[in-house]
Amino acid sequence: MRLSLRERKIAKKKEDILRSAAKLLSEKDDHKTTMEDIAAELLMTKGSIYYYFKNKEDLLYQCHTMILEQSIERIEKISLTDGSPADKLKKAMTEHIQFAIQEKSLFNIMVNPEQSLSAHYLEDVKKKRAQYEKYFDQFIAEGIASGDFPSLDTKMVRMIILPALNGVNQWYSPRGEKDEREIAELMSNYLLRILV
Amino acid sequence: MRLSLRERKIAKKKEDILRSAAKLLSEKDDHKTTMEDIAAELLMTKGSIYYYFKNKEDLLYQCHTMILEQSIERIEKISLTDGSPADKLKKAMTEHIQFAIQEKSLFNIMVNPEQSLSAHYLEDVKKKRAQYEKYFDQFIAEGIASGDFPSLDTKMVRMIILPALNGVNQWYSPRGEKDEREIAELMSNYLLRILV
Amino acid sequence: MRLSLRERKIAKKKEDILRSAAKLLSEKDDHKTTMEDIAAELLMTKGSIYYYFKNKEDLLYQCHTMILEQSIERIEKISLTDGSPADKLKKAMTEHIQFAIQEKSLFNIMVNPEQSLSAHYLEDVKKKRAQYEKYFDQFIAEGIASGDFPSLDTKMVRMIILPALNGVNQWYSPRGEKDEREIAELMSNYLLRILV
Amino acid sequence: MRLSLRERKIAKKKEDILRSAAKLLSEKDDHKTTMEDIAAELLMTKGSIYYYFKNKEDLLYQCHTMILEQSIERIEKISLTDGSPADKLKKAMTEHIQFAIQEKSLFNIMVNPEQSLSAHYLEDVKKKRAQYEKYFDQFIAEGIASGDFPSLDTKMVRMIILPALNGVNQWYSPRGEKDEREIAELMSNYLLRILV
DNA sequence: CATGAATGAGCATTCATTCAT
DNA sequence: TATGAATGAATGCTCATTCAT
Repeated sequence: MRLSLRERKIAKKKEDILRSAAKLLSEKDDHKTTMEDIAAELLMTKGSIYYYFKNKEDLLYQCHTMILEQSIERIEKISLTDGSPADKLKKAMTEHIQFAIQEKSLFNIMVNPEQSLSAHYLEDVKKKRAQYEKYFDQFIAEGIASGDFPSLDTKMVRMIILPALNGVNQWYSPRGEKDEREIAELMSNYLLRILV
Repeated sequence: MRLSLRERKIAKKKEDILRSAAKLLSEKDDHKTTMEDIAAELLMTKGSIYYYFKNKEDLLYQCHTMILEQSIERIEKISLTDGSPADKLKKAMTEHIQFAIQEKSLFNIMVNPEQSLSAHYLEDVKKKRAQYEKYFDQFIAEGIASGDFPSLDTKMVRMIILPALNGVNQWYSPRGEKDEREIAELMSNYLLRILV
Repeated sequence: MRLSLRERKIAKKKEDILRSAAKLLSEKDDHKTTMEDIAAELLMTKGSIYYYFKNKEDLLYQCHTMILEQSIERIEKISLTDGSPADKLKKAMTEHIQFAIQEKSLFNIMVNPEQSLSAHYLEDVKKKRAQYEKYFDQFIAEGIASGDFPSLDTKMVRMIILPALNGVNQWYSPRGEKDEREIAELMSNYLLRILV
Repeated sequence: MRLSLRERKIAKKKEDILRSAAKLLSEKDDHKTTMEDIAAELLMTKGSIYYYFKNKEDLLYQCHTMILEQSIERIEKISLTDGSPADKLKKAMTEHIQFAIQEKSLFNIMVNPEQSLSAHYLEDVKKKRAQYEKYFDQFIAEGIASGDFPSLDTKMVRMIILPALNGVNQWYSPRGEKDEREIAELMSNYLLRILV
């Protein structure tokens, strides 16, 4: 069913707030960013944010889900293509890197859910993360099964790949000598060498 | 010059506080851990901590330096051995992993200095980090120079390796099926495949 | 002058709001009941209430007056009957008790005007209360004058009777062993013993 | 065991705060009295109060217990005397009235626990109230048993007496024509007539 | 050296009220 | 008339920090 104009307006506003929040939250720290800061960034007042989000943790939680859901959607699409396992894995890596760089703010938030979310929300976020990670496991497992990759500890390889990919925001600078695509290409190639 | 008994006592107490702080800080979050919590853990009172540390940030800063200095000391020793570049790199990786697991608390703090330290302290911490990272760069560069490793983007490889190593604490559990040593061995071998 | 249909509609709506407000207000507490709660109870929105009432205090004030005016009307009627002073007093007591139980919500609000109303409104409410109380004084005084009651401190007796009657809502339960009428009968008889 | 100087100091401070809180709380309303107000009354700062009390509700709860415990202690003593049931009941009433007038602030708080305390605390307060009320029931029952009083509904009589006594603060003024003792005497005599 | 007590700046959250549509 | 959205003032509570003893 289509959303009414009003509903679309609200959805838009919510996303604006999430982006603004993510920006500040990723620059500083969860607890150093106040609701006032987030509101000010959007020229709103503190109170207004509570019209759209139940509380600060809810806001944070929705930052997590927004980015996670998009990530899952993207990797889902990749999984449906008919390339080789190595192709899919490589595509997943390059997309992850480019998405991380483009959505730097939201991405940085997603990296450490443990520190900011309480049990209730955390569980859900972890579930979504696991869902995303499973695609990597799947691509690796497929490669092993097909003989494209040697026999490997699937999980450990994935646990090398993902932190490495997530690390990109700690050092990537848009003013560096390599652009997003080059970094994505180079990094994914190096990581693929683990799996030959 | 030798430290007097009194000075040694103070140094000991400081380290106790740092460990206690690190423990709590890494469990929760910077801002969710209060000075009161830290004091309570040591059966001290809030006020006393201020005898040893200027303020909370100073405490945090010294957590960083304590772990960084020990890390540097360890890798320094490795660099002085006369193994092959691959040997040294592998040793550096396995030691990093085991140290990270053993000093889980302090290590976790070290991972995200940007979020908790202000510019003044941050600069110093980053310098020490760079110092540590340089050893990895050096081992890789040596390997390339000696022909043991192919021609590679040294920094990028290091920026794959270190986040991967640091990620270990996000999933390592002492009750898992592999122990520290096995994980260190397996993980470093996988990472070495990037450099063949 | 007759009220137009529109005016009657408004009056009806106002009373609906007052009853709804009273219900919530008496369950919780003045400040624990929000305008939102009151609106929600009636499937309205916060904003609409402001079409009917100037502000929250006005709403509260009108709760007071509504119940007070009905009480005065009732006791006025009793005063016009031609029973003995004791009969009138007894009738006033039983009606008070039954009215309190039936209109529990509004009644509870009326008990403590000091806590919720500001000077401006309070004055008016107190005037109405005094008006109501005067009927009790009158019945007692009549009884003394006629010799039906002994010489008593009229006011003090009334100040024993009314708090006792108002207390009924603190312990009356519709599931108790006595029904409204029995309680009203028993209680008024006991209180009449003060006046023999 | 005796309390140390420090403990006595704290106890004293706590009581100061309770009295100050009670004063304001009974003048206005639970929710209209802020922690800031309470602190200001004592020339303290908001934060300091939290050194002594966990939160606002805890403060409120302890107001209740302070007055209830004193009330229970007093009536307990009366119950141990060897007067007639009527004597004891009369003494309990006069003491209640005088205590209410003297501790007007705290007493007013005690009257409406439902509105300000949450379930957890409320239960305890109700238990203490019931304990106090039981003494009245006991005196009345004794009187009936001994034949001093006629056969009566003990509870209902008590539920007439107590609200009547508690009502005293709604109208007593130190500048009125009767002093505490006279009012206590007069009022208790009138109430005793119910039991003859 | 240690600590009990106080402080004050800061923050998340609530809510009555307003107003354009 | 009704309402969705916004506002801002208020408030409870936290916590790093200080300091007299």
